[in-house]
Amino acid sequence: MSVALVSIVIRDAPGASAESRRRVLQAADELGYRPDTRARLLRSSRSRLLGVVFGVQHAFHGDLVSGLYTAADEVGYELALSAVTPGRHERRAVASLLQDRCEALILLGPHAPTSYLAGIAAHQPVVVVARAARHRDLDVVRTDDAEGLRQAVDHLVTRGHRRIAHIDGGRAPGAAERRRGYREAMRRHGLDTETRVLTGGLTEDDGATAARALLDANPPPTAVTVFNDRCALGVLDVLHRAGLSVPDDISVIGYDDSRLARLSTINLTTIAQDTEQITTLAVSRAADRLGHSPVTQRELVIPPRLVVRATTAAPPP
Amino acid sequence: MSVALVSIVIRDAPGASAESRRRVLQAADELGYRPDTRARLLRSSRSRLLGVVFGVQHAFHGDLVSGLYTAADEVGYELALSAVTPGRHERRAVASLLQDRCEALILLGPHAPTSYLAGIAAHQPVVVVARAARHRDLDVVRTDDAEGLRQAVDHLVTRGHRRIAHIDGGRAPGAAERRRGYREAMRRHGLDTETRVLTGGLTEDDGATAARALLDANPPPTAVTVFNDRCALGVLDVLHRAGLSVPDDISVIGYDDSRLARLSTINLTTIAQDTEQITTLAVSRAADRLGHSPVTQRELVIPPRLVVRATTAAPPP
DNA sequence: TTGAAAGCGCTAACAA
DNA sequence: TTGTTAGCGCTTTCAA
Repeated sequence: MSVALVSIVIRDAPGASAESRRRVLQAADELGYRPDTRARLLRSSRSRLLGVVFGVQHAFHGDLVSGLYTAADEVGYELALSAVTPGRHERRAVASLLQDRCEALILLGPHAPTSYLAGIAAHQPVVVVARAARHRDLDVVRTDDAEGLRQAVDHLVTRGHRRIAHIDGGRAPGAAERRRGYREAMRRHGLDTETRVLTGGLTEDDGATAARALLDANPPPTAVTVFNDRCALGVLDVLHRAGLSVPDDISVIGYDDSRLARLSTINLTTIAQDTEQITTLAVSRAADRLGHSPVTQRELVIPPRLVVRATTAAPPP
Repeated sequence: MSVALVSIVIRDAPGASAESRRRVLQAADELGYRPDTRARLLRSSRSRLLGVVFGVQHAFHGDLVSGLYTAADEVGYELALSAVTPGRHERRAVASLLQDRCEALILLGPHAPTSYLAGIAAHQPVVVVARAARHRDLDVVRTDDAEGLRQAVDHLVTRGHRRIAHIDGGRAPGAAERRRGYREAMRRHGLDTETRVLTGGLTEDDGATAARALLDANPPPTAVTVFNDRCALGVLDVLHRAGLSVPDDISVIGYDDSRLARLSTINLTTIAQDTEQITTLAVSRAADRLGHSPVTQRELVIPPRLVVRATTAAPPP
């Protein structure tokens, strides 16, 4: 019984008798044999490995990772995860994936400048997810964030709001786009003079801080669109504590449609990103590049969807 | 210039002239050379790779992963991450790590039965984190969850509470221990008759559901200890909406000291787990096993710490 | 200080 | 259907 024959059986490749298969499988089982992925990859030049860089603190990245696993499974790729943590920077995370011989990289909301990302893309396909990046070597899969904020503002204006503020995400990926969408929508409704952008961020604390600033305004806005759900949660909390009723006194719209937003007790009106489509497209885009399939659009922009829940209503009289 | 010489330079091993080093490094730089981790590991029998299974949805696991990266770094190990997602079960996550030839496995709050974990531990070291598991082959690093709940109950009793309920974590890792700690503490204070355990869970929704049941009680408790912070958040929300003031009408204690709890606006009294110590010990325990250092205690139980914030006070008169 | 040669566990081409 | 052989990119003797 040669190693080659065993290899055939283990890989479930054609060219072995039923009897051989049985014997090999049984022996493998008894010995607790596990194929060595590394040796396997070393031999066959392809690793069928997609590297994924994600932020370990981001709930939304968690959702994306879940979707990526499923999508990769379907096209026969494996995922190699590399986390960005407070003590482990993005470049470190990327470097470790490159050493592992990933065939392509999928970066979730990367903070690094486009030039750096393009540098990596010179060697292997790079798919940037949930962030804009203009470069001919970079594939991008992202939600149409500007459109998301347009939908939010339209929804509020339809309900009769005029004093609509935006608590932004600062320098976070996607923040600039959302700010732009907000500004454009306000202008389109002739509300230039009511446009008000406050500095927020990714976290509840950022939202809380911004909300306090919001309450100092005179008159305060009757509605506020917030960078993401987490940040919106901080806003909601401050508003409640200030004795304001949501949505009777002030309407709030989040972004992401996270688990938090869906909570019956929070029930936040929000902009949903289509994680399934984003992850499916990100993986198939990577696979296309690796399979040298022709790619027509470098950037795939997925429309978001307004999810109306209980934090938006008509403004107070 | 031979491959062997290049290898020496790249590994920064002794035995190469300064001139050779310079030339190799320069050439490597020009060619964009990256050592192939897989080939390297294939050759040297050791992979210096620690496999980590974590729940991609758990914020607390995120904190642990961050700590593990740091700890692994310090002892010269790399981490291979494998996520558990709604569509990717724990066994799948474990299997992929085993194929990657991780030298040891670190499992964060695994759900699998001890017998299954022990089966893996027969082949390589397994460190179970944040869950109890009694088996001679399994190393365990966990918080003294029972002690955590004792501290919570003691704190409340000291403040004058007697009707103290517990919203548990159902079948989640750690839930049984915390339940036991609660029951023991109540008994020790002679409050057997006031002991009341409600089924909760890991999420805000679980907490909300349990809190509604809590309010149906007559008389309702004056304080409640909750399985974790996320769950406590759901509880707080329901209480607020029911017009109850926390902590004036009812006190609430969470568990984990997550970012959520620290929010100035939530300010939840909670039980902090020492993530730094847990992760450091988990990694060094794995390293000890691999280095065949003698290990005295199979189970390392870390004391938790009560963090008093604004959700606990004396009961209403 | 350098190089030649063997081999880690596997796959792939070819021969038997 | 099975076995032989070569080699993936690296490390590690050992000799030059």
